[in-house]
Amino acid sequence: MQKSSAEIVILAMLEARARHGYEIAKLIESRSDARLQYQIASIYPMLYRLERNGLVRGRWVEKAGERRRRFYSLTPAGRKALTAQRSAWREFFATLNHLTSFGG
Amino acid sequence: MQKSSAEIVILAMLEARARHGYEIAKLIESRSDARLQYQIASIYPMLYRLERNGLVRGRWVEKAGERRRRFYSLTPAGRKALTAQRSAWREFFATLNHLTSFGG
DNA sequence: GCGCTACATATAGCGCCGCTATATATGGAC
DNA sequence: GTCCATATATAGCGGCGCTATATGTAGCGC
Repeated sequence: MQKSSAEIVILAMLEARARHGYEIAKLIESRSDARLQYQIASIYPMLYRLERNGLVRGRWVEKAGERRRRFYSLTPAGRKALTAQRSAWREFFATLNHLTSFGG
Repeated sequence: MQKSSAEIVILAMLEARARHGYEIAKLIESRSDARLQYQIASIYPMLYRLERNGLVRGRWVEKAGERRRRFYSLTPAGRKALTAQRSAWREFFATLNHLTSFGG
């Protein structure tokens, strides 16, 4: 069901500020009341792909007394992609609803 | 984008009456103004899977002067599945919209 | 008769994406 | 000192929709 939705969700989580992988996964779970759950092990490969495609930028952050964490932030291309994907999903939603009347 | 949507779309196309594979593909394309296009070669394996799972039932129909065609119709289980998938998609879109505000 | 297009079904092989399983390692609670 | 939550990483798997390819018929224009 949640196939192919990961990208827009991750980008949206990074819209407000930079976050690290584990935080993203927990945030998705809590904000969706656990209705959407991407396995944490799935998040990292997705972030690598997003970074490879230039949509996010990762930076290692090391603080004394803390584990190193990799914080990802949106690139300008990432913000454009987020906007584009929002309208793509909106159109897809409308089309699928037109075909199947799932909206009631 | 249209990942995993094929099942509900095909089931919805069969809600009104039985149809054959090629007809389903063309109907999806025309009703969605070509926004959704499942390759015709993708439709057949999906129908086999739906039949294997008991959601549709296929019957060969041969008429004089026509190629044989396999008409698929919804089984009772298929109708139940269609109802269930409608609410699953409704909830999924609500959740995704809550997370990403794609609806504007 | 010949070639073209639309119709109709079928299967092989590929690629992406999210999954499970597993590994490694640290900080805090008890 | 044991356990859990935190945090990142990789290997391997499976499902689904794709392209490519195959087979064959009906109808049209010339």
